[in-house]
Amino acid sequence: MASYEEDLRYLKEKVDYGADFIITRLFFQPATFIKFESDCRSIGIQCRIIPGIFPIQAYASLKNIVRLAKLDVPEELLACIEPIKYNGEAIRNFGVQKCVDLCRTLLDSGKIHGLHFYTLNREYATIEILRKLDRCVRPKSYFHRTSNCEEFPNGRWGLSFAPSFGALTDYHLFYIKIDATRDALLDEWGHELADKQDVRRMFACYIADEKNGRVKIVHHFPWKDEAISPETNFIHDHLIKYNRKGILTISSQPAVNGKSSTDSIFGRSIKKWLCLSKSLFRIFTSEKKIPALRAVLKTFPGVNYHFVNKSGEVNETSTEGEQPIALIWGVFAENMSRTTFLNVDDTKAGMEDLDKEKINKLIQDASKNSKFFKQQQRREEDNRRRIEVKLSKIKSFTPFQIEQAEKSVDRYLAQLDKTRDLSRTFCHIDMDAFYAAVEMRDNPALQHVPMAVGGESMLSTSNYLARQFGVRAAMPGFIARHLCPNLVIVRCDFEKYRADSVKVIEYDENYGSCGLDEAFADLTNHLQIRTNFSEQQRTFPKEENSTETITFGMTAEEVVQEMRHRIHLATRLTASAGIACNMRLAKLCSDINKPNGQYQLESNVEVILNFIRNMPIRKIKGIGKVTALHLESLEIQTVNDIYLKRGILKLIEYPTTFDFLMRVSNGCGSTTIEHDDLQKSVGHETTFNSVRDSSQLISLCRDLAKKTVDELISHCLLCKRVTLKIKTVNFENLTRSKTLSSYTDSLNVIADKAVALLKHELDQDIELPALRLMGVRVADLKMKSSDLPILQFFSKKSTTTINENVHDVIEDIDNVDEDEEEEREKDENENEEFLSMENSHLGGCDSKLTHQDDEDSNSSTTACPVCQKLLLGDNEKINKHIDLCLNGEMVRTTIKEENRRTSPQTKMNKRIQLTQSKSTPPKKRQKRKSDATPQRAHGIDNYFFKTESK
DNA sequence: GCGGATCAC
DNA sequence: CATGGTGATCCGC
Repeated sequence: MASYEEDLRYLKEKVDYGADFIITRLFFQPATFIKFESDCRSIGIQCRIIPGIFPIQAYASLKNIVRLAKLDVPEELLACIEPIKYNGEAIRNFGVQKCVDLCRTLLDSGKIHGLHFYTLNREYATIEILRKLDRCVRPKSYFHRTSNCEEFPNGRWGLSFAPSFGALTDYHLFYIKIDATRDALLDEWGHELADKQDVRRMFACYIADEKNGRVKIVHHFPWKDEAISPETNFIHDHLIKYNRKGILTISSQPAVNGKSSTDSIFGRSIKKWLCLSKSLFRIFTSEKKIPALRAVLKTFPGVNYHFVNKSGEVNETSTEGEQPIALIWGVFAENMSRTTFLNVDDTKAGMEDLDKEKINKLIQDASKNSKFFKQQQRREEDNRRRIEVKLSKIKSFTPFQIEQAEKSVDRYLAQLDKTRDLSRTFCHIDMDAFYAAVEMRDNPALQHVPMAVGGESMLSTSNYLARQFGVRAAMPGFIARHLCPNLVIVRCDFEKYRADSVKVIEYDENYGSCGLDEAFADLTNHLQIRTNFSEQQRTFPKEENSTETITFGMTAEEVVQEMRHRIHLATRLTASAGIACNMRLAKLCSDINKPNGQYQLESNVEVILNFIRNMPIRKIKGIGKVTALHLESLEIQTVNDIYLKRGILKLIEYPTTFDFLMRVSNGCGSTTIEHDDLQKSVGHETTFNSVRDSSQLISLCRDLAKKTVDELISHCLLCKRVTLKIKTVNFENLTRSKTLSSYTDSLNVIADKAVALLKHELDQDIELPALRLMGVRVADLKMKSSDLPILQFFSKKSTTTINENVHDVIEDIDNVDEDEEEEREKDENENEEFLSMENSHLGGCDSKLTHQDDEDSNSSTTACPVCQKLLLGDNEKINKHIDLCLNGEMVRTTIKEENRRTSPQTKMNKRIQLTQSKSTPPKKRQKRKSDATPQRAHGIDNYFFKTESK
């Protein structure tokens, strides 16, 4: 055989003879093509060179092709494929993913202007690949693209509201590629397919285009990801009838007796021929129905049938042996053509994309009636009832009432609009598949196997190979193994991950992180300072230990690129990021070009509103599975729907929830990074195999108390409240807590109290089922005062002093734009006015302050602990905690004042804490609730109160 | 103050 | 066979 060099020479000759372009053979690695391309160029070939792309679609065809083409398959590719060679679906998904990566690399190289696909007459994979490639250049479709990348999928596994049929729908969503998000599909198909009737109704709805008993029309179907073809209209009524009776049709065609092939409904070609087809139904039904079906069908000699079940035990046809049956055929002038056959052997017809065995397995799993599922069912019932109540409440409102409500909401929104702050630049950084990425980096062998991080009972995350099998975060390990028997599960090692956790202190010393893999930073200051940066300060090695360098510019976009680059330099891990004017938006943005990408949202009201308009509500931090379900029962699916339903929401939601929703719909979000100075509780809990024995439980309780107290002491904290948490084997949760007479860190006191709570439950309820979980938690925490000699400054300056002086301070220090500020101040004052009315029932800062003052005359406690943090950071970062009881302006200015005097002290305090708390970082975590959870009953109700009371 | 529910990660 | 741990918030009572 000719050598590579010879081949190239011949190729050059062909081109010289006039070839217009070159299409390459198939290849597996981008480098192969890149080298070929550059070799061609180097010998003077100038025509277009188009890479020939071969999507791996099946193990057998790969083997064949490779043999015929005398190709070498890269080892690592084989290593991936071998374990899954009998899993057709997995191979196809893997092939698509590989190909997408290959194409993306080639396209990114800038050396090609097109792709040539070897489809081998199977369009599925190619279409899928093109769709995915298209996604990566069009932000529009990011919902779907990111659905594979999400670290935590929408909805916790454990909260799935899909009881008996649930697992089936869940797994479908992983296995079958449908261009809709998982939650959107659950909406259509029902979060609660409770019984056979529900299933039948869903099938019928798909055909009938009717409402699914809920709010949406079923327009996707696992077996057919496209609209029903118009020809179905001819048998539409029959199909609905069948499905309602439990004959579930998955594909069908009407009889056609000689329509033109160009017919807009029945035609299949632009060439002229006559199209004929037999009527056909493919159905799912119960085996029990077979005798009846058989009896009926026998009376129609013109009808052929084929019954088959999963195992193949049932395999019955109306024809003798394996006789093919023509289903569609065309008549050309000269001949018959285009005939497809329903082959007796072909159990896959119309189901190429289904892994039947797996799904059957899943149906089995789903019907297993585990205690867990039963509990889910109970919860679901509960929620359904609550939704019913809500809906009937809505019915009781008159249109006039709703209209009125809308009007007042509009006034509020106008108000809210004025508080919009577009001046800052936030970024949200999110590490891609963080734990899995760390493990793969540290053990490269894991890169080529499906792998997940976590334990047998719960996975934290998975690598992309495992995701091909549907293995993802928040899935129990044992279920993941069902999906992917070769899955490698690596145990979590949080200490290790901590070393690689996101730190962006150089860009914002006040940055906040939530978890190890996420961080928010306010880049506003950095962007200003950066204008003075020398080029050298903005220059970094291109790669680790490389002499090549890369320099980043001044824009936010480039700063974030620099951050991600430096994260990669430091950890060899990739991160995604979002840039926007507030944290809520930044977080949403970081999801858009994930993985390893970033997205900046322009700080422009119109752009922002446009951006959030179509955001599914479930994407919003703070809207979980249940809230989403409730909102969806009000026909709210997207952020824009929130706005549309504002009147009703105002009437039925809690003020805080309502306010939160309005902020979301308005694109508002927090522009201050909050830090919890002091944790509010510490505790430990553990799950175990069913235990009923009292003494065993009590000893466990003591262990947990010990662990908790150890932690308490290590952080120099005292507590005043002990909470016991238990979960029965039926997954029923119970918490019992007791407030102690005084603050303590005594193990005896705390453990005894926990045990007492436990004993009380055991004694009180003889019937109490065995337990599967126990936890001990302590709350109402306070620093041991001896360890906290600082911070007197603030509690001395108690709220009264501040209140009196506030206006002086404002006028003194704040030199902002007059007009706007005046307006703003007025609003804020109005808000405060009504806020004060609310404070009593909100249990806001006021009450806490008094409480603590009473409690501790020493005044060494953090009277308003938030301020401690604020002193370190940007003056404008107001903690909402204080915001609840104090007017925003006032806090800002007061803190400005205090900052000058006491900043060094607080820093020292921080250091003391650091040294005191073991090797682990101080218990100084960012508030979980972040910006998405409302902190106070903001304007809205107060505002309404005002307007209505006048 | 307490207990249940919800949420994030 | 089998569905996590930690910490927080909000609401009703």
